[in-house]
Amino acid sequence: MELIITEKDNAARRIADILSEGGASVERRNGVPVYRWGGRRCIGLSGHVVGVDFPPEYADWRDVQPVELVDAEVVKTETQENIVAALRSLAREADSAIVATDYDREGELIGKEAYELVREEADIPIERVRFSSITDREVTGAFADPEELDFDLAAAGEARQIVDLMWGAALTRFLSLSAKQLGEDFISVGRVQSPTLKLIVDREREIEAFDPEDYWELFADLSKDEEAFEAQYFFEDEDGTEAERLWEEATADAVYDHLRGASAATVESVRRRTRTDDPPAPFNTTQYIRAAGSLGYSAQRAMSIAEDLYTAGYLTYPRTDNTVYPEDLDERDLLETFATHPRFGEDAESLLEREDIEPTSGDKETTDHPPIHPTGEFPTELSDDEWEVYELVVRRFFATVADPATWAHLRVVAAVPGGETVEDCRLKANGKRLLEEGYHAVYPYYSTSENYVPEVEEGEELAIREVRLDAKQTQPPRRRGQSRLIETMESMGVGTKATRHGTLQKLYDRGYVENDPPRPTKLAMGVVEAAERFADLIVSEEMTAQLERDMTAIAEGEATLDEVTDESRDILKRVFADLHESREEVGEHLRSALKADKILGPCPESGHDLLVRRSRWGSYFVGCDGYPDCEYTLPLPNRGEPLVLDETCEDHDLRHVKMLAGRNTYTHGCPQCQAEAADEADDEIIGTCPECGEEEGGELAIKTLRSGSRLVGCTRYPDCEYSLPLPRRGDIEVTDEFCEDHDLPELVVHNGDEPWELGCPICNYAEYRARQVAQAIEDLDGIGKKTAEKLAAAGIESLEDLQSAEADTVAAEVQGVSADRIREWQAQAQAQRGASAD
DNA sequence: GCAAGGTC
Repeated sequence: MELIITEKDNAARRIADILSEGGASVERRNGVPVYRWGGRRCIGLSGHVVGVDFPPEYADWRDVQPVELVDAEVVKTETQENIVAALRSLAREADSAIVATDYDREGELIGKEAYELVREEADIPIERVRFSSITDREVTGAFADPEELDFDLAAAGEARQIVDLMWGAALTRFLSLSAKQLGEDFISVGRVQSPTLKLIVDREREIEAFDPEDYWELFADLSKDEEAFEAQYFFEDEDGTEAERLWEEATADAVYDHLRGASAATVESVRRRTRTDDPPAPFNTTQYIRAAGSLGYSAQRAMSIAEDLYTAGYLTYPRTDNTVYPEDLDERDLLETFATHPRFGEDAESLLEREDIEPTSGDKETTDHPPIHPTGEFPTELSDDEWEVYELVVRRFFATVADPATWAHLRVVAAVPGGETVEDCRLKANGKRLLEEGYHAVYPYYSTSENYVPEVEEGEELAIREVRLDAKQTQPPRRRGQSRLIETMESMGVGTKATRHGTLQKLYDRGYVENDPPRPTKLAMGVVEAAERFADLIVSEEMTAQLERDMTAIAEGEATLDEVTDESRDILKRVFADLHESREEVGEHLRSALKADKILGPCPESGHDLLVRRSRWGSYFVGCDGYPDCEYTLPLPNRGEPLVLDETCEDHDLRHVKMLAGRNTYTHGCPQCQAEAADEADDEIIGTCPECGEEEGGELAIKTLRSGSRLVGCTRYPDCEYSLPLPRRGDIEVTDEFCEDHDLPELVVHNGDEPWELGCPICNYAEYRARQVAQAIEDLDGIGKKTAEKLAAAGIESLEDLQSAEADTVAAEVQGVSADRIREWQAQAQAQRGASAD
């Protein structure tokens, strides 16, 4: 038997399909799909199935000096045990093996990892095939002529793993220990995340240091006959370049007065030009993220949608650096496929009218994967977001085979003769008109707005209708958005197509950035400052550049893995020599940065800082830095993670608080205002408590808590804890309509335009719980609405039901669901409930 | 519990 090993299941399936000419069948080993036909088996890994780490005796952060990690052994551990076991068992049955992982450096390393696992089981020949797109011709060609694994290239990847681990782990532990931040709030640094963070921090420094300057610009409405258009005043500055901004108010006023006094300007020059506007290059990951970003998708969301569309078979692999279509791609064929599509047919037909279909190409041609393009398989059921992204990729493909657009540019300069205090004044207008729509007809994502300027001749007089003087200020540089950051990371050579968006997410998760565009926290500023002083390399893009050079040397046989990693160890040891002396200082610096993110303002009782703190039970509250001398506290809502905003309450001089809770993020505002408002609010009684009303006489009332939450609760609280949640916002109206089942008034919430008929609070809460429960079930992998409904019909309506159910019994009752699937969902439900309990 | 890189 011949064993074929690919990097992912998707590739295994498609390669099996090509090589078997559709005759492969699938079986499972340890739950891992294995494709079989004739004397061949094909298994897909899941990227790296082994990872590097330190031996277990280094696991405890307190027991090990961070610097000890520098010389610690680095061992490989199996991270995907079921896949490794499946691979081992196949290897024992195989007579030969072929590594068919991705055609890039990391693919070579993943291939070598598979090679070693196979070698441990069987002494069989192992070859390597390389292809850059999974097409009939490339795959059959590659398998007809197998090559050898490139161990030097794989070693280059291993060197990266070791260097990243020892620098990242040792410095992360050092910073965390120095600031006494252990547990989930550790302080991380790394070769990729830290230069990315510095990029964000540096921009913030520029913004903070920015000193705005006043300047003035002048505009005039000119007209030819009845056609008016806007022109802008300009002049030649000292360097002889064209400038529009005037930095002296007196000069601006003088020009303004002069232009207002003039009734006409004479056309001095007219320049006409035709410009071609070339269609864009094919999508690589970065450019795709950018385009999806302009449709409003975050980088994470864009990648997640593209991955789903890829897995479903509608798009090619979304992680690619390539911007050149492979020779194998027949663009005409693909267009013809789309010609029958109800939505894209017309555009595809129009493109097919071209005699030669010559796709555009970008600067980067790589062997990893083709640029992202539609496969020609038409999707049927997509969500709105998925459809929007799918259409973007289809249209991008269309654009790359479409004609250029052409624009007519018209530049008119008109002059007003000078006066006593003012020199000759010039006004310019730049018109543009789309002559030929070209690719814009099929790719409507770029602006094609025109600017109308009438045809005029030199010497013609134009009336000056209105003159405007705009006082402006120079603006600080703008924060980079996520897609701009990813583009910058790419140009710095930091991270990879598959990791850059994840690195940004990591910065959010670590409390280093907030908001979108990402803005650094004080902690982030502190970490970058500390690193710049004591471990400059870890925040510099140069570390990656050097590592790339070293990896190239290893790949080319000019250096060895040991030489590169040993040199890196020496450098890191020198960094630690400096760090050890400054340990206290670094820790103090980080701790004050951490505190700065949590300060709200002065305590009304003791004048110390009020801080966001966390109780022993994990809930957040506002406490005084003077504790235990001052015990002043204010509550915070119990949902979400608090974020302290810059906005400050005028009454209490406290910064506002925002509660981050994913889609349910909301602004809490000033915690003292909230608490005072609750103290002043009267409870409104609406009925009898269903729990203790009969026996104890408890009543239900609408209450506002000092944390800002509202609820319907028993007046006998805390003796009776019966309560129902109410929305945080809006005025609650108690109507005269009563619920027959519960004898409570129906409630209406007024918030914004549409009143929300909440109804009886008990019924409302029951419905809300039911929806939550249904959602929790649907959130498990691979359960859609329909399956959830089928499960509900079988009596499974909550995660609790699912966990306590007998898998085989349920499988017998619910059509199309295996007991194995149910056991998988039970494991997930366990994990989810565990996570939400934390 | 640390990194970055694969993949889901």
